[in-house]
Amino acid sequence: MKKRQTKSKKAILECLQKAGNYGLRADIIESQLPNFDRVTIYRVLQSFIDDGIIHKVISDNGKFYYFKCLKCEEVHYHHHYHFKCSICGKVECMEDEMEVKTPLGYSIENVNFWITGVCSNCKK
Amino acid sequence: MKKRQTKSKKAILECLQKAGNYGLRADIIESQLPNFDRVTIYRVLQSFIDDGIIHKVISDNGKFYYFKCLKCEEVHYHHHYHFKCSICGKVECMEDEMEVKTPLGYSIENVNFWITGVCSNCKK
DNA sequence: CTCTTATTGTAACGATGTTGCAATATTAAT
DNA sequence: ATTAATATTGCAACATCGTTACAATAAGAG
Repeated sequence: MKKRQTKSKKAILECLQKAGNYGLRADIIESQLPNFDRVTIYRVLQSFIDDGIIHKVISDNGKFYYFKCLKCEEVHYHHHYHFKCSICGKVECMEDEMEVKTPLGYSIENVNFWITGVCSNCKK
Repeated sequence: MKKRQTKSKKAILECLQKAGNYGLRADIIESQLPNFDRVTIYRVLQSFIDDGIIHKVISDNGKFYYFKCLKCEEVHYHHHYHFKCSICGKVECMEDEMEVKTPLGYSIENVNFWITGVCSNCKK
């Protein structure tokens, strides 16, 4: 069960690292790495998630984005959100902490916070 | 282009109203109303959204939930979240306001806030 | 170099949601 | 009540995203 170092893992991780705080969808990674099969990409991404190397977020239109966020080098448990700019289309992992006040008796295991709007680059 | 009153609309709206603050997936509505075609259900739900009668939220596993939230009789623009209990599986529309502080230059158009955890009913 | 087995590619599947089109049903007009 | 216009429906077929099964390949330990 010991993990192995492979070309696909190296290439996919590189893609995500180059994207920085911006997330990538599986199909974007696929188009950037035409040598690797779709299935391989999905499996490698899942193994990264299992290892806690990357994180995955569901977008408001039902597609997953994967992040090797630069700001998240150390594993972080805080409640941050992801921002999709409706103009440039980029999806950014934001470091702002979200304050969540659940009613009495509710406990939180996991969050998925998504915001769509206009980023500062596209705002004129 | 004038909308018509139909049996499917009546039945689907009733389903959602009975669910109260809890959301339903299309496939759940489908199983509750076996007389209507899948496609009809999707189209009716979309027309309700267009009319602003219901709202739709993406879950963290990529499926949409539809709400005719009792607390949202009047259209509301505040940033609320939805809570899925990992024990009972219910998805609840919460009225708590989420405080969002976006960086300078970012503007918000839309939000999708999802929290998974344990609800007060299931907490012992 | 050899062996074990983690990883890959192919193919095929599954779940969710959408589109085209002819048939049906609702509503307004007569 | 009849009729006409057209919104709505059901069927079939498609599209996308992600998963599973299984045989072939390749990483890395000895």
